[in-house]
Amino acid sequence: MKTPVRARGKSFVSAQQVAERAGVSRSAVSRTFTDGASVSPATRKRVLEAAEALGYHVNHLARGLIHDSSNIVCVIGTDIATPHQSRMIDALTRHLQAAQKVAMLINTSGESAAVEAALRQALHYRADATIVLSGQPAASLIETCLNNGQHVILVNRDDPVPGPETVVVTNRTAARQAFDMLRRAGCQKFAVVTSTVGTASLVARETAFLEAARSAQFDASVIRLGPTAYASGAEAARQVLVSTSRPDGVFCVTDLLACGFLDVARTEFGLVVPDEVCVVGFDDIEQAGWSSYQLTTFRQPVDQIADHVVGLLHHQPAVHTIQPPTRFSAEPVWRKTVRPR
Amino acid sequence: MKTPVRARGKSFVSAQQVAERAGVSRSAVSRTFTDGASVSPATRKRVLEAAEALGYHVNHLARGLIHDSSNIVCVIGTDIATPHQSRMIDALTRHLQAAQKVAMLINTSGESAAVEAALRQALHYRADATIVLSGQPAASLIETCLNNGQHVILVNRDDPVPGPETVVVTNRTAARQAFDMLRRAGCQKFAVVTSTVGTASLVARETAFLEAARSAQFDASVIRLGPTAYASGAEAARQVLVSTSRPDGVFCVTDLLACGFLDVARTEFGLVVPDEVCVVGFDDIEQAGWSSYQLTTFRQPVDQIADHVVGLLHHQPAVHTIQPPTRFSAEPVWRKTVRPR
DNA sequence: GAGAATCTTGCACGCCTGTGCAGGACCGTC
DNA sequence: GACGGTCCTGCACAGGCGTGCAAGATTCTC
Repeated sequence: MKTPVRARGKSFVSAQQVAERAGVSRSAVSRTFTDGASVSPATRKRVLEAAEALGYHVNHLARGLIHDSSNIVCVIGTDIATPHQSRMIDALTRHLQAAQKVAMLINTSGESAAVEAALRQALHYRADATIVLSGQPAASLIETCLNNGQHVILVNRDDPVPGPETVVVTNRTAARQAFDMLRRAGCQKFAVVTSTVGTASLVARETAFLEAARSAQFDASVIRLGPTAYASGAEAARQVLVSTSRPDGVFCVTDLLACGFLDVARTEFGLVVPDEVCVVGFDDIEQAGWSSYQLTTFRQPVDQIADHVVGLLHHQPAVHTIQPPTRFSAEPVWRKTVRPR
Repeated sequence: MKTPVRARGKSFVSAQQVAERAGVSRSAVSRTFTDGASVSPATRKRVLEAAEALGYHVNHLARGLIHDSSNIVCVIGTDIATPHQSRMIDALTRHLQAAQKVAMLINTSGESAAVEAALRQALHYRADATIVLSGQPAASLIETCLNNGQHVILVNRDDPVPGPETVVVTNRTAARQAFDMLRRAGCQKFAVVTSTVGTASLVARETAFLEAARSAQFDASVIRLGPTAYASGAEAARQVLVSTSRPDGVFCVTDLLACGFLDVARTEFGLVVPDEVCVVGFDDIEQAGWSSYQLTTFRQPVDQIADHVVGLLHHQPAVHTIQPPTRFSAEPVWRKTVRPR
């Protein structure tokens, strides 16, 4: 007796069963579902009817076993519940789906051992590519992907290793522009609010702002606290606004920090924005546009980035070459937390 | 010699190659990576060394071809950039990873044809289960999953079809409680703000609130506008607050709506909350706790839900039975948009 | 030291698909 | 009617893996 172990009743249908029902060979079934294969209209019709009746779908696991492409793309992200990250994931998954790919999402926020296991897990599915969203996933994870021959795409990171392609936003230009905006608004005392998370983008924004201030003969202080979150921005405001010589021009490297900073400045210190203190953020998350904030900030072209990243999947990159990053410009969005000049 | 030979950029390393290098049969390699298989310590060691040197990992595609379990779980969500949804996905992916599963994320926000294609795509990977997050994915999608013998888990939905398991939050109880809170705060004229999206949860909250009002001999109006978003809440406020007999007790079926409503009430109408108008939300998104809002709302126990859902994956459900939903209670979070009694 | 018991190991098959190859059916032409 | 050409179709193999089975190796028992 050759009957498969279909006893559990609800197992999946295979091409073999469709072939038997349609009275053709399994090859005919396979060709019916393969683009450009040669099948006569008559058999094609019979196969399709049998497939429909049995509820057959080709098994992508087996198909991926043969082709070198599994159509799976691995997306690695930290803090994925954050407004900016979730918007990025939203855009990415939409574009991936439009390109007939499917996203495996790896959340690197958890315990690092579990993360490593999950990544390993995903890699073993022979993903076509791995997209690493900004954040602090250790460089060793990227190394792992590269060693497995993965096509790696880095977003808003700055790892000068050969292999991966990189997409970044013009952090430094924007940060310099942020200083100019504050300077022209008449600010005299500057501060940059950032977190203890040393992400490449965040560091770039911080240092570029400081350099701009220095080269304009101004001093600027740095407040570096906790994670890149609302609470850190709030705490930063509490620490820096008590001083008698408080800053009047503040650059928060993230909108989330800026929201926290603004709330404390207004609620706990009764400051009027932008009259007494000007604030510039970064990312242009949805909340920046809410009327409680009306935050002047820089927009990350999330949709364009996602589109470009997915486009990158088509051509295999040259290995062992340091790829120059593709840059997308972060444009200022003028709202109401900086005085117009 | 420690350099991975993957440099050729060719295909992945197979168990065959490891076997040759280790001087054993392919079976020995397979058994080395299979729990509970019988391998002598000596050969196991040689296999592991060869695997390490070659950078070998078992191919989960092939493994999933044999076992009936692929360890892939399909997560379907709408509006995944939303604070509540993204937090749900964050929790789910973390718990899935801890359970050695990996998440395939399907974004159903896009064009419906593309969505159908993406879901079909994911199904073909023989996912162990499909988790449907609240939203309006058509019931036909769920039908498709069920027909394919999928283990379907519905979160905050209310489809009375046999097969799927369901997890919900106590929407009706919470909505009644919301009415009580507003009533005890002395409100006289009630309104519920909702969207044109007829999600089961949203409808349940709305109707339960209206019933509670009616049975207490109060009238309550309904403002139903656009998508479930900040802008809709804002627009609702604009429409309802112009009237001379404006409501003073408002239940927004979502925190996002509540934030929009609050901002317009304060900014455009100069109303003082909670003195002139009380507002209750639902979800307890992060922004509800920000000092600009301090929104009184109901907390969805996201982490508990995720934990329970992942636990559900272990036992195969009885098919063709309508499963009674598992209920998680949404507890009130008192902040400052409702007067204390 | 012989036989029994246990542990290892390789062989071969199966999972589900795509595809080169060769043979067969069919058509048109002379 | 023969023949060359085109179009289908089935066979058989490949792809990477898990596993039952039986043979070989090792250990144990008396």
